[in-house]
Amino acid sequence: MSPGTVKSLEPASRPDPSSESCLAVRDVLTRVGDKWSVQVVGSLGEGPLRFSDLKRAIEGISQRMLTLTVRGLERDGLVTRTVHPTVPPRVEYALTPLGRTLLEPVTVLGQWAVQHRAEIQASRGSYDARPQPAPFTVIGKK
Amino acid sequence: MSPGTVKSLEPASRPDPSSESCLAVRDVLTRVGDKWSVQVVGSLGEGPLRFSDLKRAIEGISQRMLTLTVRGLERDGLVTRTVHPTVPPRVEYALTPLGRTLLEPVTVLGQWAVQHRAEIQASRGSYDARPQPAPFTVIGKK
DNA sequence: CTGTATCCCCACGGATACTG
DNA sequence: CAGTATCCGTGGGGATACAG
Repeated sequence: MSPGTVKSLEPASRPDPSSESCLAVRDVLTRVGDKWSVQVVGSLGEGPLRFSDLKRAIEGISQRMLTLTVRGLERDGLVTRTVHPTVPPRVEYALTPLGRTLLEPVTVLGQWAVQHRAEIQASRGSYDARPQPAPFTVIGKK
Repeated sequence: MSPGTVKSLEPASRPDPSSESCLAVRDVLTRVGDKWSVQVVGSLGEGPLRFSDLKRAIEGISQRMLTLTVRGLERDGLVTRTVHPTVPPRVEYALTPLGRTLLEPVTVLGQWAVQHRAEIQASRGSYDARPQPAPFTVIGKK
């Protein structure tokens, strides 16, 4: 028997209902938490856009990543991809109804972000500014 | 001059108010969109936990990543870290008021996730199951 | 128990060039 | 215009060992 081991102070009184949603959240985050997905969805939130417009709207994204991002979103049923068989090719992307529902949670998150960004940056500042946790900086280790 | 280049069909009639929030969202996502932060916040949402309990609660996280995640959250003012100078050491983590406000947007996202996960998976299924990336399957073609 | 330090792999993502 | 293909650097994150 391992000594000093205390039994659970917390009986399973908390079935942790959030653990289920937590997994779901991670699912969503691995989907939308990448570098570009939210911006794509956000841009499309104002109306359909073709590839190059989307690329221009986001500014900073590479062709490759825009393609990959948009493919992923299409795969998940969040955006549609419509090819107009003209020359030159014209491909329009738009949010699906499902994609549009995503706009709301993202907006909520966005508002939180805007609202608390200052606090966060302030916190970072004071955290970084405070003396090192330096217990014993053994840099001099020869 | 490049030929065939159309000037903006869309005059700057859309100052794109979302671009501001989009950047904010990305900020938040790079903070919370990592692999573990949300789960840590979620776990702490039910009350303070010590390091090992947190580690056990999350199941799958490595010591290293839990430390890093929790440090980041602490730096951003989302959680507090309280060291009880006992032996063995006892460190408790808890959400700050700011951290608690994050719980809401995350919950919204979580509900969206739970609510639409099936649709997404279905979409993925049919996307993956459909024939080839057939480069010549133009919609109306034929 | 609560970290820190190392090594190491590989997925993400940028740059560039080529095709339909 | 809208992609695809290739190369390549960076860094996220796991495993392990060690320290206070």
